[in-house]
Amino acid sequence: MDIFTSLNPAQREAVMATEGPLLLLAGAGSGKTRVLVNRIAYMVYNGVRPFNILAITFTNKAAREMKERIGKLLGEGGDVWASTFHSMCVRILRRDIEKIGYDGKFTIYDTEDVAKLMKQILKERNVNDKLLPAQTVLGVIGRKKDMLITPQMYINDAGSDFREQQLAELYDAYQKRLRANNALDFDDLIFQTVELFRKKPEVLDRYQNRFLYISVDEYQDTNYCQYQLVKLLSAKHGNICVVGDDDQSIYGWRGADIRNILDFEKDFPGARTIRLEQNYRSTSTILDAANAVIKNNRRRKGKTLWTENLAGTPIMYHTARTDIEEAAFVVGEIKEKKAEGAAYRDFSVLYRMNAQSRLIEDHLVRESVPYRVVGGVRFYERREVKDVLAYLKAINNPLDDISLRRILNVPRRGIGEETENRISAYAMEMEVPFYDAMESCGEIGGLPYNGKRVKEFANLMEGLTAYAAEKPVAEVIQEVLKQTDYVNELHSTEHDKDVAKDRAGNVLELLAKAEEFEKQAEKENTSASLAAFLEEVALVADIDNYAEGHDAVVLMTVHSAKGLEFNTVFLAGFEEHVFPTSRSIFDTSETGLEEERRLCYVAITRARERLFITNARSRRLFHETAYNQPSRFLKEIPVNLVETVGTETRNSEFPRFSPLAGNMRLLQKAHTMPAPKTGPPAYVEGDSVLQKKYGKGKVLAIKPAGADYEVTVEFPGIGQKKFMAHLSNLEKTNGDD
DNA sequence: CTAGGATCATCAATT
DNA sequence: ATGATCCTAG
Repeated sequence: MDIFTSLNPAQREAVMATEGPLLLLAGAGSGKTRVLVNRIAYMVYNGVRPFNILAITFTNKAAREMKERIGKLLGEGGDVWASTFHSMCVRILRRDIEKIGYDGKFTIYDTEDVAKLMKQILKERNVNDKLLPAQTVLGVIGRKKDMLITPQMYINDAGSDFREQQLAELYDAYQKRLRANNALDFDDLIFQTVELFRKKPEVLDRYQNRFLYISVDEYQDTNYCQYQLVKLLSAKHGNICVVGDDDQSIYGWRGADIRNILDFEKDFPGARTIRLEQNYRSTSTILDAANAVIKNNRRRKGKTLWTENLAGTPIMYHTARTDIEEAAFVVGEIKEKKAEGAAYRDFSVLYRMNAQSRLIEDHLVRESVPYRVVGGVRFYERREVKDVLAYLKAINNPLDDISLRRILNVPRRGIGEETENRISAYAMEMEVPFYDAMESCGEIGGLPYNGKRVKEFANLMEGLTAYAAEKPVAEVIQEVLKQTDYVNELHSTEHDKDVAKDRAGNVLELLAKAEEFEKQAEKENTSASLAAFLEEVALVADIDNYAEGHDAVVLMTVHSAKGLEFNTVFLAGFEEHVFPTSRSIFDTSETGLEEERRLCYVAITRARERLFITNARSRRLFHETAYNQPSRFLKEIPVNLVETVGTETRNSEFPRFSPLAGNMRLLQKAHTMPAPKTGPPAYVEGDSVLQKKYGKGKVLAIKPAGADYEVTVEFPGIGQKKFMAHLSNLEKTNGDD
């Protein structure tokens, strides 16, 4: 079989080790996807039915690609079940979740839905959301779910600690509400699947008998709950292959447990471990840099990637004066290389946070460089898209209060907060769903026009629901738009015409996606139901739609870039407090910083041939100008691999870029600046001042800036920060302690 | 009661 | 840029 000819010995060994537990430690660029694909092809070649193979991937995109590649190798393979944890669990739950008390048409709540639900709960229980923000509670609940801790278990564990008790009760209330709404959050998808398997062994049995060979990619990013799921599924036959790289574990903050990979051999007795340490992707320069950085982490299995590739060009390091000039440098380099014959698609710009993309986008636009941004505000999270989706969700699942209440007054139909509160109170008192309360709103006192508008809304929903029962998704959307006149409302309520156009465009795009979905479903002979559409929509990641085909520069966070590679990578904002983030720096334990370092390792290893690292001496960060030191990780890269470019001379060239768009923006900004409320600040140079975020600092300089004053303050242990006097509420204090 | 405007605080990474 | 909150005018 030709699959062997191009594999190295370790890869070949991994391909043939199909029986029993296998830990595949695959370094960046070591050809692990190829091994996984070939391994599955090898099984099928040896008589395993594709139907019996499960491949869990990290993104839908990876799943799709895996299927394609298996198909190419075998001419079949369509029956291999390749999907993400979340998609897989939804499929399992749709079929059997009623066995544990949900309805099969459950709704999936996204982050925003869930935040709204929690805010409602806090309000109802009179919990001060300043002291206990919804996000905090949800974070705690998420971690409990990752650990497979139920509300009841948490209540029992809470002991006498008031805060713990309160959190446990909120978790309980939250979970009950989800159930009443027939909704699951993202964590529930996995959690409830494990619950289902534990409570209904016959269901587990069915899947154990079906999935005789299981592989899990990006195993270092699984959490405890996912680990248990995998363990349950493979318990009978033990043919479980996990692939990962502990050095690329970057999702600790969302519950990924690095122990899963560190302890695999313990958890799955008899496991074999195979290491893939030869890198085929990057130049030795890039690889040496990555190795040098990651070896500073204490908590790792330890491995060193090597390559036969040539050294290539040095890593280019550039410090710009400002973040604006940094962006100009990046775009300038891209244009230069493009002129020398490179394609735009050869370049990616990676950054630590989405907010950094703005400046770079501005410059790309200005210089007419085609680009794509992955991540940021996602399509399905836009307000107008979510509004339309809320109609669909409410139609699909009338118990979904969150969606129903979202559209109760969207578009405006004269149903305000007070009315909503009264219906909600009635619903709670009578212990009926919100929808039912709406229908019997005649019995609720105090509603304007005796609840006429509410009644009308209920009728609208009823009509739409009946319509949806017999029409395909796209037509339902059209009907919703028609009946609500949503697009016109958009134009009349939105003042900014461009924004309104944009939003209307997004609504149409949603419609187009629905049509596409129907076509796809017909082709693949899968369900085109409303529920299926909503499910797809809930689980797509932005990266899933990233097609390499377009010739465009691609911008994304380092997190999104995991698993991808580019000829040339720009790593922008390589500064303390940005990368690594402030939070990780101030974290007393090393874990946060080690995760940042792994993230840095991921970033570096995305590059095949060229790596640019850039930073800026000053940067607008949130609402201040920050003066950050270069990232500490820079010092960990051996100097002989790095060439510093253009730091001074280039700066003088920067103002030359075509000025119009940018200056217009600056002008507009300047005009919208509010006039200062006061004269000179109440402190002078040398005074001690208090700033609410950074605490006490010393004023180094005060200088006039337009109508206001720019104040430079030195904070011990943090560094210098600049503020606009009237915006910053700096308070003069005495200089003690 | 509701709509609409103004003001203010907030802001990592994602399925 | 967005949401929460407060105010004013119908």
